[in-house]
Amino acid sequence: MSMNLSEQEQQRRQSLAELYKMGINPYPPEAFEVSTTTTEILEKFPENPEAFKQLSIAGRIMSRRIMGAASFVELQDSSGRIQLYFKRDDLCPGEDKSLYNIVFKRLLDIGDIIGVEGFVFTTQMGEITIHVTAMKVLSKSLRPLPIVKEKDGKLYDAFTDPEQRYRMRYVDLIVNEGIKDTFVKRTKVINSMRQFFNEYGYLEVETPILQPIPGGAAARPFATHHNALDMPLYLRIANELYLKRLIVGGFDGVYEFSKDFRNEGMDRMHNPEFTVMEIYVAYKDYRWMMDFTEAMIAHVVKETTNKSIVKVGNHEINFDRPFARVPILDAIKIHTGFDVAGMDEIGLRDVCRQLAIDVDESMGKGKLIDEIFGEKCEPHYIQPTFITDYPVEMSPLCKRHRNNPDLTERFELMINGKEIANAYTELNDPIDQRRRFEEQLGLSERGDDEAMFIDQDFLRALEYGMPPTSGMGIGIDRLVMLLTGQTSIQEVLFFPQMRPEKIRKSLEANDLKQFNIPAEWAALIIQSGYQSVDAIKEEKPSVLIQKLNGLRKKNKLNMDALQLEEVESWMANLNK
RNA sequence: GAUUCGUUAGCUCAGCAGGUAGAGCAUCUGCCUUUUAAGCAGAGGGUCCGGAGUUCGAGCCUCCGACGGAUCACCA
Repeated sequence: MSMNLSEQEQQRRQSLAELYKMGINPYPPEAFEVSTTTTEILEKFPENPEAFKQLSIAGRIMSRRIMGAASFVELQDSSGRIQLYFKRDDLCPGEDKSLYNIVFKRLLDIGDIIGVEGFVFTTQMGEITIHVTAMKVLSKSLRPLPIVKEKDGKLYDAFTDPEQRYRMRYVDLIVNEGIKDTFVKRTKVINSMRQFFNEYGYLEVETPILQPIPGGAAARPFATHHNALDMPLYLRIANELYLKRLIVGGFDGVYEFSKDFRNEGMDRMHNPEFTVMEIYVAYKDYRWMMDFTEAMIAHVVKETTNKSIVKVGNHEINFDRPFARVPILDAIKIHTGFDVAGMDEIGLRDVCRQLAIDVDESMGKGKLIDEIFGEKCEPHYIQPTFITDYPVEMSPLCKRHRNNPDLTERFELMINGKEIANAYTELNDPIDQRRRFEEQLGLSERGDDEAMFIDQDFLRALEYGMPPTSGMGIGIDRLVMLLTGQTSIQEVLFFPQMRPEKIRKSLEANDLKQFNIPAEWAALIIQSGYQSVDAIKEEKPSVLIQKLNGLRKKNKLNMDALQLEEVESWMANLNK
């Protein structure tokens, strides 16, 4: 047995071996029939106790309270927890009490998965409990689980370290209540949105993740390489340009829930891969899309929370329609007092200076206005609000505003001070589109490394003619954060991106065998912390002797003390 | 990327002027037949994140590094 295992892990492996010795397979292959769930019992037993005279149920042992010949266990299944009552003579009616005394009391641990049969009763303390009449080991757990205890709503020894929670989400899901709920809700959000679109008859589609030109957004892509074609490919940063090609191809409405990838910073709002829903509908404009988005959001909120008001932090957000609608330039006027309509770049820089907003040379008009809005206005929009009519420089894929060529027909939906959705009346004029791409190229030359590439095939598609179309994109992760009250994106992703875990390569007794170091000393060498053969080589023989003989004494090992000649012969072998 | 805080037992955390490493839970042994963060008695368990330095002596001080949290920047 490796010395690298903790004492508790060793004990569990020992128990595992004893189970095998008793003829019990701790990992049985056959299915275990389950007749009910913990929550079903808790919900239905009070009014219908007759239904639970004979049941079978399976789950993980989360706590044990053993009192001689009787014990209580908390069993957790996918739906919740219930208490089990074990009574030695009921579990083992015959002479042989080993199932209780040995298997249950000695060889099982918190974290093990068992299946039981029994009947439901209520304890003197008033807790609904299963009186167990039969038990089967379904899976032995070899690692101790963090024990989270709770009394009067207060948690003790909670498993809270975010690093461990995200790296070992399975443990997080087991021991922390409410984690599952967040993810169940996430799926509900997606399902209800899909249902909404399908009722309109729009088609769910799939478009490439590996793209030769990463288009549709301004962001740094992940680059990869296709060997057979010997060409670079990029992971998509958006799926907009592909969905619009499908509108050109004649679909009335297409949508996709897509994983997008952006090679940018990571923090509690950003993960390198994230989920976006984009939808494009032919013969519509952004005004229609605003109504549609409003209805869709209201539907999703109602389906997932059963309410129209959601509490987020200190705010109560009301999703009743209609949402407020504010043109961006009005928003800036309201919150800064500056009327930036028609202002040139120099004027805008001056406004930024007066508002103490940091700007740099690479920023054009669009970006400057965006900075002002983001800095001074965005945080004010707690209740769902459509911000509309963005400057043309900010929106290279968006059609110019029907009343003002400096603006575009674009809206963003702000909720809780953050952007949740973004939509356009799509630009379908291929000549204008080409010119806008070229302007982006100009920005790129000024140093904006997020300006868009020119996708010639997309332009070709537009040249064949795209019907007037409105499109909308919505950040699913952020919407889920909003609806689950989470403040970091890592809480709504099962496996958020993390730096790779450092795996310490440890020395094994086998590595030392070849140098004629006896196994019992090899074990002590490992115990004393040497991590490589080289580390031993560099040690002074006298120091090594001291350490090993010290451990021999400490562990009260019955073996002869190590002699210098012996260590020197090891050293000689090591240095061969 | 910057600043800052953190990393000690399986989990949550304490530790000091720099002097043999602690608690609760978990684990093990014993007692206990309806308990409730069960209880009582006892025991074991640590590369104090890694490396270098200062020192008679480092969990603690200095330097370098790893990883994580928070804030900011970047990211429409």
